[in-house]
Amino acid sequence: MGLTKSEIFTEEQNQIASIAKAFAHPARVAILQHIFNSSTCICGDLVDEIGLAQATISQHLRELKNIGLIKGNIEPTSVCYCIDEDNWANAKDLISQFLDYESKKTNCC
Amino acid sequence: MGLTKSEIFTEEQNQIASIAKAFAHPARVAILQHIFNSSTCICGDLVDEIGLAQATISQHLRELKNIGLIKGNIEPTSVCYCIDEDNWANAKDLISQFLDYESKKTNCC
DNA sequence: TTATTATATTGCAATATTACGATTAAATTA
DNA sequence: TAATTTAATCGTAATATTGCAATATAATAA
Repeated sequence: MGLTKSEIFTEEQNQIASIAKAFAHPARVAILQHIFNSSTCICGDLVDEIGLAQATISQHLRELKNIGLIKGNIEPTSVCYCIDEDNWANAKDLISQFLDYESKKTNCC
Repeated sequence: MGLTKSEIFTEEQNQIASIAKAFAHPARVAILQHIFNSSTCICGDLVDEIGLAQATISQHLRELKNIGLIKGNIEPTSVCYCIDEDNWANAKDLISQFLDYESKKTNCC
C-alpha cells in the first residue's frame, strides 16, 4: 500500500491537500519567504541562505514550480524565480476558505 | 538521508510546515470538513463517509490529534471528536499570515 | 458471563519524500 | 578554445507516509 487513494476524494479536497503539501516542508516555506523578501531570487542565493545542498534546493524549487506556486525565468547562467501571482491567489483563496470553515463549527466537547 | 533538517529552520517555518502537513492529505481534509459539518463526530461515521479502512481513519485522526487541531472526548463505546478551537485559530493565523506575504512581493518576472 | 460493538494499536508491505554526491548542460570568462 | 560558473538532473540511501489485516481494548447488551 502507501498509495494515497485520490480517486475517493473530491477535487477540492485533493487540491487543498496538494497545496498544503507544498507548504509542508520548512525548506519550501523558507524558500517562499525568501522569494517574498527579494526583488529577485536566484537559486544560488538560496543555497547560501538555507543550509541545504544545491541539489536539494533545486529539487524543492521544482516541486514548487510543478504545483504552480512559483515560476522561473531562465536568464543567462542563472534562473530568476518568483511567485506565480494568479496561482498563488487561487491557492490562498482555497486554503483561506478551508480554514474559515471554523465559523461553521458546532462543537460538542 | 531522508531526514528533514528541522534544526536549520526557524520555529515559525517549522510550525507552518507542521500545520500544512496536517492538511496535506485529502483524507484529513475530508475528516476536518466532516467534523465542521457535524454537530458531533464519531469515528464510525467517517469510515462510512470516507472509503478507507477503520484502521486508516483512526491513524489519520491520531495525526490530527497529535498536532492539536482536533481533540477527542472519550465516551462509552464511542469517541466524539471536534476541533480544538484555540489551536485551530492559531494555525489559521499562522497560515493566513504566511499566505498574505503575497502583499509584500516585488516580482521581476 | 459471554457475545457484541466500536475504536485504538500493531505489524507489515508499498509508495513517497528528503537529502546529497556526482554528473550534465549551458552560458560566461579567461 | 579551455576553464569556470550556475543550476538541473540522475542515482541512491535513509526515512516517512499510507493503507490495511489482524489483534487488542473497553464498554454495552444479551
